[in-house]
Amino acid sequence: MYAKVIVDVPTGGTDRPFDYYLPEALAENASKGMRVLVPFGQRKLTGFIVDIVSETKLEKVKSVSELLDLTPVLNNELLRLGEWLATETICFQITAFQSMIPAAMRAKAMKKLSLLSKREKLPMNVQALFGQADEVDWAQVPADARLLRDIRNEAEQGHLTMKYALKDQAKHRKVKAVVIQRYETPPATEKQKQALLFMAEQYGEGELVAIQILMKQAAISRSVVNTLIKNDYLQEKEIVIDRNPYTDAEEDGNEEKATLTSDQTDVLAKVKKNITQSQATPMLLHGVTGSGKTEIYLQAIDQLMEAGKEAIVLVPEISLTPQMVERFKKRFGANVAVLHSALSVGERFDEWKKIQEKRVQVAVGARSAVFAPFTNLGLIVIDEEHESSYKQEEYPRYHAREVALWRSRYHDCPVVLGSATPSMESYARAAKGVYELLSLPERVNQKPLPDIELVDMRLEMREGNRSVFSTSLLEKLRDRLKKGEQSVLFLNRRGFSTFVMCRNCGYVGMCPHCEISLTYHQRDGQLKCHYCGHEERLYERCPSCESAHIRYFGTGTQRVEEELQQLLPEARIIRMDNDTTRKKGAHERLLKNFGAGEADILLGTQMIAKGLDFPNITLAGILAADTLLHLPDFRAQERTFQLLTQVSGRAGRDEKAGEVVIQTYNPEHYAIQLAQSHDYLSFFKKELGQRKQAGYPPYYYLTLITFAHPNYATAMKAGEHAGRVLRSNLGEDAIVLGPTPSPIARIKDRYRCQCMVKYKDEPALTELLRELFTYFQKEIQQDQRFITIDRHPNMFM
DNA sequence: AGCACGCCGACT
DNA sequence: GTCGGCGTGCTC
Repeated sequence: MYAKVIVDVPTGGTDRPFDYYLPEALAENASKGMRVLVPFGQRKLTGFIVDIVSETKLEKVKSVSELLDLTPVLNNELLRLGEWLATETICFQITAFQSMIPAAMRAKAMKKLSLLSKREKLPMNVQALFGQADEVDWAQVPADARLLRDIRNEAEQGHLTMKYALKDQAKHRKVKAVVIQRYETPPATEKQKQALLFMAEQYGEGELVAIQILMKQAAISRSVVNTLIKNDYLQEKEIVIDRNPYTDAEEDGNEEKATLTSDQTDVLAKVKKNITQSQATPMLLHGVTGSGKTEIYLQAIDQLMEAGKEAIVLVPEISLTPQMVERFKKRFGANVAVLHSALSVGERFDEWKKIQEKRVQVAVGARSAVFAPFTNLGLIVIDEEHESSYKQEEYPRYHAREVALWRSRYHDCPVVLGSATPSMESYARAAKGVYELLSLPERVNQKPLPDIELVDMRLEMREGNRSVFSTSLLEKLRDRLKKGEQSVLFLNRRGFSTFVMCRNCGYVGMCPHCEISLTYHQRDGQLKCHYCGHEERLYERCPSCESAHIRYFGTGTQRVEEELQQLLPEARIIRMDNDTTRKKGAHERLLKNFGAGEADILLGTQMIAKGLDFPNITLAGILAADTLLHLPDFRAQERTFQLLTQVSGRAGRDEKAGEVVIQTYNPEHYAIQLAQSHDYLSFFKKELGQRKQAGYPPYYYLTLITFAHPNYATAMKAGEHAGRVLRSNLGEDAIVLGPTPSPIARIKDRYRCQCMVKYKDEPALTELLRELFTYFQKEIQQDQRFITIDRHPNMFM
């Protein structure tokens, strides 16, 4: 038998299966979708078996060295999905496969140089390399020509050899556990007796108990256990356990179902119908904030689980706060796997294993959870479907929504796209009848949506208020403090970060390698580039005019916190941003503290915009509503509307009515006006007109091709070539723009230019893009991609 | 991606 | 003459 293997070399020349002989011993256990170790040239590489065949056209083939899995990591469905993904997103097969499995399984073969004979026989320089060790990591061997030649000589004489080991990615977590060894003679002390008795009663003979757990349950200290081990009452062993990242979540799985409103009941019935009838129908669930979308997901999943089916629930990365996860854990207990980026590599592996081994029926997670290896899917939910984090911004540049739709067709199961502010694309599809439209126009608590006040910051400024806070917002914050109610303050930092400017000549600190202003980091007094990491010290005098009037601009959360604390000295403030949530678990802890009423005001960035559900919040404030509005992005209006609506939704979710203050310099802008009146439909119609006029989605599909090169002319020339090819091969309707310099015209000393394709129906485009990709792929410069193709880009940077 | 092969300039 | 620079092309 022969295995067709996709090897782990992401280049154009190797983006196809290679044939390997499967020795009988391996053939028995080998199957499609397993990872293998194969010889490739002079090296050994990992790869995926994509097929097993009985013949090969090749005269001589090498043999598969090793199987790396007992069961396939990619089943037939996922193998096919991977092929589709590579085709659609114009990436290499291996890249697609790797992105579908947890990082812990992306094993790389590691080369080690190993000693075969006495070290004294080796030349001095090679001996020095080994020191006292018998093996050295090949990556540690210096690239010294002389040394490399000597090593090769020694290898030819059989004194040295190359060994290949798989890099251990800390797959399983092991903990110390104990088992009863003897019980007859009672131990010396009372504590020990207690502990042993507890072991015997709770666990009996031969059963392993993790020491941590025993200590907690029997309320004994580690030293008692140690003594028992020392005196042979207990035997110490190691067991493999799942890491449990959500130790705080109550996992009883007994939370009561909520009573549904009649709107909810209707929607649920439609979802259930599509599940039971195995209809691959996409449904768009448009429900206002607080309308109880999650409860519908929960009840629909509850039913399909009883029928033995499985469900995937996707949530945006940043909102993957415990609140959503906790609700699933509370309802379904240990039947849920959680996959997101805040977990360690090992934790993610454990959660993935639970799915693969069919120990759970529900996966809740961010974008990549859409690849959860379920085999009997009954439903895929994408919550907050408009969120941009569902699009992956590196290869493979896929959108989780499109992958979900593919899988739904494969499994004949529905997809539910939920949002209070659906994306233009999705709502347009629903309006056309491509998606089934479901709506929840009212909040479950029957309360109206909160009142929104627009504050014109230009007037504030004219009236002499130079603070970040308007008089009205400050007034309302004081009022909440007095009443003991809570407030959230939202500050959007995007496009508004702290940069340094000279007030005398207008000089702005720029990165010398990228066409972008440097960001000021107060913590270490450094100016940093967010794209290449370049750092420099904050200058005391302007490098251009030598004036001392140089200062940083922009409003960081830290500065806002300081100002707020000065204005309201008695307020207890929790700040949530990248700085304060970097540590593992910090995000959860801060939210928990806020929920427990340990603070009056929650001040934060993007991450507090959604999913936050605390009954005592009665005021939401948006400090600068228009920072998003002026980004060079055709989705700027949509993003602004979505954000304002989401943040507004945080207030008044329970009994007490909520209030919202939006501070803006453009109070007359339609995105802000319509957010104020909670009028999604009018916004959709207005924005749709704009998109039609400008030729953007949902009227046109987009594909962005970016070229990056140290030489500006080379990048432009490539762009011109691509433009010519596209123009001459695409239909009349297609519009090819560019090449033009990218919005960020230089990153890491490489000039960037782009071509944009706008099209409606171009079946040949995918193939054409692949050809361009292959053509330009050869010209890889400095380990960096020369050409980047983004189907359906989110950003044009 | 590596790694070998191969074809040219500068040196023990 | 040899060593070593890096352009080119292949890896089942």
